[in-house]
Amino acid sequence: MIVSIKDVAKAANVSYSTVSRALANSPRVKPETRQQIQHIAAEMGYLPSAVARSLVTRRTHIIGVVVTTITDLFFAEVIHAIEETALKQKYNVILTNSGREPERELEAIRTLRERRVDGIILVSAGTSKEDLSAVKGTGTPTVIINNARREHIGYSVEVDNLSGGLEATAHLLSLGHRRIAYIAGPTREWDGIERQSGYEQALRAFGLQPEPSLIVRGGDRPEAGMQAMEQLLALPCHPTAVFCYNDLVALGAMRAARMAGLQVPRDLSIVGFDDIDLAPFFEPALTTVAQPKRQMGEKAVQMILELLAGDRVEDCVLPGRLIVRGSTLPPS
Amino acid sequence: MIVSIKDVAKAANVSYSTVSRALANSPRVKPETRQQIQHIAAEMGYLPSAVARSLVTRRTHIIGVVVTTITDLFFAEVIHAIEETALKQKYNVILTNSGREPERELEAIRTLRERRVDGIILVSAGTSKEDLSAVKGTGTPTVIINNARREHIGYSVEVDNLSGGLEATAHLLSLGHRRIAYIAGPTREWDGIERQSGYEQALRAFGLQPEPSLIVRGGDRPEAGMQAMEQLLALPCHPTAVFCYNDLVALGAMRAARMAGLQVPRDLSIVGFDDIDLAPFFEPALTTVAQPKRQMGEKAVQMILELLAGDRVEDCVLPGRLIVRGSTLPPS
DNA sequence: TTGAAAGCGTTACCAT
DNA sequence: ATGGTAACGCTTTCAA
Repeated sequence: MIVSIKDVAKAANVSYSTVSRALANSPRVKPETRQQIQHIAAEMGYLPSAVARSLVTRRTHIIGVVVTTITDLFFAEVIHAIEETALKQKYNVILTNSGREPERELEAIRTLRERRVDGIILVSAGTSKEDLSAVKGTGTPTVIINNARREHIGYSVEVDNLSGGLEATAHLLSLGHRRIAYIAGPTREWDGIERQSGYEQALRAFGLQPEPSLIVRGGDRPEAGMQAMEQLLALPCHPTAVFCYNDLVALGAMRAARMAGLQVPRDLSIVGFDDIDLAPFFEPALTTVAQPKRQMGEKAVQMILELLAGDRVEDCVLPGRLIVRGSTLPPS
Repeated sequence: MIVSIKDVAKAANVSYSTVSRALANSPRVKPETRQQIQHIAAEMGYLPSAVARSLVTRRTHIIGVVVTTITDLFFAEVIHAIEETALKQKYNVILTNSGREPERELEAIRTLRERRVDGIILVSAGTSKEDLSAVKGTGTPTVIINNARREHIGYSVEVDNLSGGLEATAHLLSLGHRRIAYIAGPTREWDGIERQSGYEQALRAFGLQPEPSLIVRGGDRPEAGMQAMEQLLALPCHPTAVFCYNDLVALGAMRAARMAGLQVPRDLSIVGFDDIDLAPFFEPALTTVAQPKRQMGEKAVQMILELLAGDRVEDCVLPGRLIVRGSTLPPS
């Protein structure tokens, strides 16, 4: 059914090593024969088997990507960048969702290693201790995007979460807000913790004490943002501005505020984080800290490739950028 | 560096065929030896090479997915479902973005075939003639999700676009709207054409003639929706309701309407298509036709598996479901 | 119950 | 410039 290199060899009346060379455009074959072989191969619909090739070259040209969920636009956009830059280098991507469950994450890594992927990119991994040791010293180049902890293995690409949180909060302060809340991310996410640190630092730098009641537990989805917002609005003296773990949470927070009869930004300013593609289309358009998603994906792939080439590679912290849109205003 | 089956055999003092059997839990090996071998293998950190295995079994346990972009939540959600159900069957997914460019789509299919994937899922493919012949008769089970044309090869899973468009429009009609516009999708997308047919049928069934000026060219992103909406609002007598190709376009349309000083839904009703996860959080929450995304992904994988098993498989049209939320109201 | 060996479809080395 | 052959790491007969 499927035509192999031997079939082509037979049809072309040459040895199959010659076919291999001809198809690889090796100079070690007479141009004339090469042409003919390529012609015949094309005619027969021959497609070289990447799996056989991988077995002998010990390179699969596959990058494994583990992500909590692709259903969050931020991740989708990062993965899009990964896939595109990988493709440019003739690499394909195996995508696995872990649903933020450490076991599934481990299982995914294991599977990827069985598949002998050339490199692994962990997008915002759970990074539990176990994960780390699961990849450590396996020889498979591994890069973590966001959420790497200090004890991380391997290499990491991150946005500067702390500065991002700081800038976001400073923006609200400069508008005149004083009661500024923070809606946190999933409990164990390191990136959120850093954003919160930035938030607190900004307050302190301004001579304000972070107030525990204004820091509420959130999550990474709009539903969590709504809940958190309701909690904040139940406060005797509620905040005039809220900085959220990410754009989706901010979206939920805005909805809850509206449902409580508040108008954003007139009665309440909101700042998000990520700058997903839809952020400008929220109502109001969301002020947020943009992550360089495209760059992050590119950089991660590039690091894998460099690691594969045996180059020295350094961790990489990319700057975020505050984008002021319609969801923030001075307090009224 | 990497430990192979032979290393394990050596360490366990058995032939490597025995190791292979032991690891596969074959009954043809003494339980005792099996235990020991498994223990040793685990200790040595042995991970069987999926590529070597694929070469001999002629099965990669990989499903290739080609999608225009993962950056659209609808696709992301479908792919999420694909990945999850594939994983349950021990399949992995290679993801490739085609950017809606036919050549890239072809190239992607070619690469997937070189990789000897067990099946291919085309999510909303460009489905140009060339694409079709590229997959036709290759023996690789192929399923198209949405947007398959009549002349399609292989098998397809679709939502009932026509009924969806019909329901959406009927809903607006029943609210009392008479001037209802349609913002179309990318020109060559078959699914959009069907939705438009549904729209027109609904109008006709109501005794109304579809009016060309109310059917405008759109796209699949908010930006396109904005532009289309601006065009509609420039009309001497603009519509009181708009049915949009998808939710993202609807989002853009809402924004344009607001910028023109209109209030949705008071001055203008909007209906989308897809029901992406964020639709309930738009402002106002979007009335839309829900596609059974999870089911579509599951079904596609299931079809591939059945095809692989040699079963007979039939095309599958799933019903959409109108979800009325806050973006539609009777005309004022 | 175990071992030996063929074979999967390539690449790469060594001859010729 | 071309052919022969080993090797990649497995699974699967066929023998013992």
